[in-house]
Amino acid sequence: MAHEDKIVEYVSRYVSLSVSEVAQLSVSFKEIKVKKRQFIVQPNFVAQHRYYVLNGAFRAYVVDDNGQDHTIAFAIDDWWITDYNSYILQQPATMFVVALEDSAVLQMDYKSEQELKSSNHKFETFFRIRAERTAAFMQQRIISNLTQTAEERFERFVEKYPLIVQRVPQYALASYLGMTTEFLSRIRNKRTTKKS
Amino acid sequence: MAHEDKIVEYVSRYVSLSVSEVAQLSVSFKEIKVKKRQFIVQPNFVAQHRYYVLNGAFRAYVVDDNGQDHTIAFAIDDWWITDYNSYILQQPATMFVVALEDSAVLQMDYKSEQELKSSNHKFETFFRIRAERTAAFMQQRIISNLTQTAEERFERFVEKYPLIVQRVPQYALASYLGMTTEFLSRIRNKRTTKKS
DNA sequence: CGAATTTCCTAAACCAGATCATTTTCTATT
DNA sequence: AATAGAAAATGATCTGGTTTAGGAAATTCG
Repeated sequence: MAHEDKIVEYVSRYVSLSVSEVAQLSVSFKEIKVKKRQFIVQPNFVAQHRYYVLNGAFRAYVVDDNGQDHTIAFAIDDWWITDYNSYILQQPATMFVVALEDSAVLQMDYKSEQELKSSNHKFETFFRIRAERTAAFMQQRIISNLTQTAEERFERFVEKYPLIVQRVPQYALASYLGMTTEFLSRIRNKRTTKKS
Repeated sequence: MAHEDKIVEYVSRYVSLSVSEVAQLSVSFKEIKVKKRQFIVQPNFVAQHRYYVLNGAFRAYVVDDNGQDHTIAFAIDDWWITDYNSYILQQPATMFVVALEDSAVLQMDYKSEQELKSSNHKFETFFRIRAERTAAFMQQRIISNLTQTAEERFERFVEKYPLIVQRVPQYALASYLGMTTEFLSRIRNKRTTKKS
């Protein structure tokens, strides 16, 4: 499948597109190569794009007053990423989004997205569903953070996203799950010794 | 302002409505009175409605395996509430939603919402914006939980939502902020003695 | 290749916040 | 205004997870 078509396939999971709509969608995205450690979003700049990951891995994080970073989101193949607050509300970003591997993404810019949504009810529907799913996903994470212990959060994450666990550095996963890398190391160690 | 018109005013903040659209919107909502301690969403039943609060106060919470409850959301006048995951994905709810006071709400049911959205691009836009704001709000909460101490979370909450602090019981606020009611009590006490 | 830099792991002291137990204050209802 | 029940406060103790510090392994890059 050509790269430009992956996004068509993605959107088609939610709304069925005519030939002309497919064309309109395709031209709204631009393929970009991103090198490992390169930033695609930085604090204090308004996030102008949202990104659909063709292949690679990304991490979005904030740095707190004590200089510690906290991972807000991951994205690998077929996921989306940006500083959501910044992009949606067109406010200065508070997050970094960085490539964890050499990657390829499709870049959608804010204006094109607005045009897509206002020109065609179907695209509006697509982005509405995306936003709903995003909210539902985030609510699950809030519940998980409130109700589960560090160990349970890790176990659940491994079950749900084994591919991500394999691909991201441990310090990034620890800070996503709201614990230190030392503690995650302890959990992992306990688990593997238990099994043997 | 008549109760049925409050929702028109609300939706009009995001999209401008014609006379016929106003009519269509109004009939999609039903006004309901809810007594204090009455539940409007319960676990294992699919949430059939979302609720716009005309006046009153609500609390959404989950009960974990140890029997402890965790507040997921509050809603007072002019806010929305339901079990979002259940309503959006039409899956069995995991949350309770209960009235903290005698209240009045406008009830939107799932089917009517779908019809509204598919019949008219404007309503689709409205719900898309709602979902985006919800996601942005939740992301802020995730960041706050990851980066701030219990005390900082409380201080921030007081600044942002002073009206809610005054209206909800302390144990509910503590469980929303991810701490015990005892600990919140200590924080509050420390604060007031510091000031005098 | 080999040096430098990241990443990962271990261990022990330490602390923010939880738990437990009891008392005090608030709120409803009769 | 009396009684009961729920909510909030307070003190004592405990613990899950952090901090600090160090070393081992893996990646990166000249």
